[in-house]
Amino acid sequence: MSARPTSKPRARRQTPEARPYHHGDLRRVLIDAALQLAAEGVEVSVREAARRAAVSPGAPFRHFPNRDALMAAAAEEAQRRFRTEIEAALGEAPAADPLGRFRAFGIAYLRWAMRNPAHFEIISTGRYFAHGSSPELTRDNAELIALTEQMLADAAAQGLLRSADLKRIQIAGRALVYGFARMNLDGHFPRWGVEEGEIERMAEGVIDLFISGIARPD
Amino acid sequence: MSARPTSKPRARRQTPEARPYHHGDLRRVLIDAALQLAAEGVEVSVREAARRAAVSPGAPFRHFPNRDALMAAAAEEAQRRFRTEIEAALGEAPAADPLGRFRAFGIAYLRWAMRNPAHFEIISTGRYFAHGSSPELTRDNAELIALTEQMLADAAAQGLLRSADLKRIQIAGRALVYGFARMNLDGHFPRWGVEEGEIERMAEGVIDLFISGIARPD
DNA sequence: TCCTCATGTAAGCATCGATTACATTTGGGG
DNA sequence: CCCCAAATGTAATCGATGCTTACATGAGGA
Repeated sequence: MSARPTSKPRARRQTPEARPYHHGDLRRVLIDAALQLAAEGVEVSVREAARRAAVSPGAPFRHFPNRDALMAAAAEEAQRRFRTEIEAALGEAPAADPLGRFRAFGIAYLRWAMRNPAHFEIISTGRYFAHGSSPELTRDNAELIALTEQMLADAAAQGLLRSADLKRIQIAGRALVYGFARMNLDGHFPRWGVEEGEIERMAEGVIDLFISGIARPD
Repeated sequence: MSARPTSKPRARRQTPEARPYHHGDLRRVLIDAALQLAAEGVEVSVREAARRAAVSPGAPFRHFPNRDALMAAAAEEAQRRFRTEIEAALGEAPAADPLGRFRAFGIAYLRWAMRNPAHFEIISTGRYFAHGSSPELTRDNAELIALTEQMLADAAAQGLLRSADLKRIQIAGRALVYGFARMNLDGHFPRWGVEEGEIERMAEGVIDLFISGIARPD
């Protein structure tokens, strides 16, 4: 079947097990390995990721200029998963109820962070794509931020808020939710007397407290 | 340089500069070096700390069983400084005004975190003394936590709070303040549209927003 | 079929944390 | 006052890591 150079022939597809070279998808394989390592609580090293991909220690550097680039790519992937989850949750929240959407957003955020702590960490650590490292991710992130802005603007337009300083509310809400997620990540909850099984309920409680704090009493 | 003048000036107390062996205060010197490295934004390594102390790479391990122990000690020292600052701020806040104390606490917390980000990080990262590594530090921390509890209990006793769920308020407040500090640490503020010079003011705003949210309207 | 380039390998460098055997300093007891 | 034992620091070394360079190979286009 090598006779047909011009047309699209020959899916000479090898079985995946049979190919020694990853051939371009090593990149993806390495990213998955990095995410898996993180999820296992293991310190992510380039060599270990290579090991999981059954590839030489130098191979990853064909696809990533350095370790941080690999971590950044892993963070991008994690952020993608995070975002799809958020959007799914938001898809079920009626647009007519901006504070309800705000709440749904916060709860989805914390649920994901509680259940994927290692992935949440590499997303948020900021060591990897703090500035403009990944345009796609920067845009992705900006869209999520814009979403929260929109929800607050809608709420304000409906007269649901006690304060008109939307930016302050936005930052406070984000700090609340991020801080809660990081308290979990950084192992603070035991010393604050929050038991393991109590955390997700506390997450909801904290969000509700915040929302009732910014909402205009009717 | 082994020409040792056997009849050394008998001064039991040598000037600190003149002694080749640190003699027990290497420990302190290494801790300071670690804190200084962190403050400079340099990755803290045992070797570099040893280098700053003008001592061999193996010397630190006479004083710390491993790197984490050094970091834990550095974290202890940072926490000590943090705590003195908090207590100073609280010393000026009248006991009769629990919400005012709460506010002063939060503002002192954030001011210190904004101005000593690297030290704040090694305090909070939790990698070092998450569980019971340092009894002293655990107790120290528990006292600060108890302080917030007391302030909220006082506020509740004076009927200043809208909600009776003090634990929820406590965790929310802590998450808010911790999240704000970490947003700064992790470089999130640029993408949330908070300028450098605006951060401390925003910190106050966010705390005031929170307090006005939990306070009973009079 | 052959050639080229992307992909992976092999080997090596520097750094780091950590351990071990050895040297030196110090302070207290004879 | 001296000497010795413990405390402290040194030197050499190990294994792991990030990263680079020189080389091998295999896949797909001409």
